[in-house]
Amino acid sequence: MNSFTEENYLKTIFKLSSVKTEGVSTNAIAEELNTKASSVTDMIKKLSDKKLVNYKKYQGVHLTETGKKIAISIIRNHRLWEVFLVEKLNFNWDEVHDFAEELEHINSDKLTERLDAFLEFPKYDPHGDPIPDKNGNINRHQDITLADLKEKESGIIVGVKEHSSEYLKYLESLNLILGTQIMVEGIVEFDQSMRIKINNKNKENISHQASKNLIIKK
Amino acid sequence: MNSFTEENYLKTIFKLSSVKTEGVSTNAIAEELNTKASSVTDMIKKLSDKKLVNYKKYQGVHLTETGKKIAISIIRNHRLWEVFLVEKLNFNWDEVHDFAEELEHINSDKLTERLDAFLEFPKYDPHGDPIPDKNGNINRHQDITLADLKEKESGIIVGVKEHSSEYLKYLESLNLILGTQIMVEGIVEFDQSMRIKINNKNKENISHQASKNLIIKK
DNA sequence: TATAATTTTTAGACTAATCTAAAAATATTT
DNA sequence: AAATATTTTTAGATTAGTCTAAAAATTATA
Repeated sequence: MNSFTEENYLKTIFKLSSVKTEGVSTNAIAEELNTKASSVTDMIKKLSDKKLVNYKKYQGVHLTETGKKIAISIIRNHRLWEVFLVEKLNFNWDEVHDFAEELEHINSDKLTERLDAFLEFPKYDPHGDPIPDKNGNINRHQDITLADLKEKESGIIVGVKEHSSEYLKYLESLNLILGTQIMVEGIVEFDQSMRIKINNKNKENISHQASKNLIIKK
Repeated sequence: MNSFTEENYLKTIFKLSSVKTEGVSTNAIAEELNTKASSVTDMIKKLSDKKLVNYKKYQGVHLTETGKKIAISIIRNHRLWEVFLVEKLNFNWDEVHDFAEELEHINSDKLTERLDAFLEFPKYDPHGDPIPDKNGNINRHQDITLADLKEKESGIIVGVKEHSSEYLKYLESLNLILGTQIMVEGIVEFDQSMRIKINNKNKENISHQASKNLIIKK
């Protein structure tokens, strides 16, 4: 059995691995987990002893197949619990992350499968992130953000890359929820901010910071 | 904020306090938590510093009002999650205790109240234990067990005093679930075992060990 | 009410996870 | 490629929770 902490390291390494294929640096992990690189080195040695990561000094770290399986199963739990909290307990999409961070560590295939069935096998969590299936397969959506669209192009919001409550609340206040249609009216050269038309109705301006975290399907 | 461990101590002290009114002994706590009396002394000092228990050396320990509140809220969580697991995820009553031991430590009044509402404000958990209300009031049922009944007396099963999976499965195999009517056909002097009539139908013999853990309403 | 038995506490050590500060390795710049 | 900057690792310390063994206090017994 792995500790809560070990599981969080695995999850973080998985997340960072999906961005680049090279080994994940201790500094990157430390940053993500709000800890120090020296602590990360210690933990990585432990995970390496347990054969959950491959590690050579100064070379960064990779998950082993076992490590990856564990990470994906935690992510599956996390996203299923988020669906539960939003769909069944009526929480808002900006309120569920922290609860799911705790719930995800209850490790039981039986519990996970029961929850999945109870929720009627959702494919995406409330933020549009795909829920891995029980074999660990993940349907990633293509990584196009609103910031990648050109003038006059349009698309549908299918996810967010940033999960902070502040960002999510802001999006909601502009009605920028999953499924919303967006058309790019114009782009300001100076700061890359955009004027967008939402659901063919109202127009709004949003910053580059905001647009680059909105995942879009053309 | 209190750690997982601190919360388990509070819960255990609460449980042991409800049996007797004197201070709870370190040995009793150690026994219940499968740890050593010396560890308990250490932890009690910590809880005492936090004003969650009153403690004088060698005198046993009492919960303060604050400590009691925390303990009851954990028990409330525990029992609500058990209802969720049985009612919504179709777990059996003997499978849910360990999950609830983890779920109970997610501390959020909002989550608890949402869960309570989702479950339609249950009064009892799947083992018949009363669920404290949000103000911490608990409807204890009277402490009569099947073993207290005399020959020819009868009653209804309203709870169990022992939550082990073995016991619960055994009860289930005899159809001794909550709500079942039992009539005492006879008592064997030698070992206090009982011959009972279940739901006015079949007759069975059960040991004293088994009958003294079945809570009955006459 | 002394003595013995039991319970509880203290002292000192251990493990997991963390930290700071310094050393070592790697990467970047000139 | 030498010098400098950055990253990573090591060394040693810290905290929470636990343990064993011994000391101290309490309770039971004779």
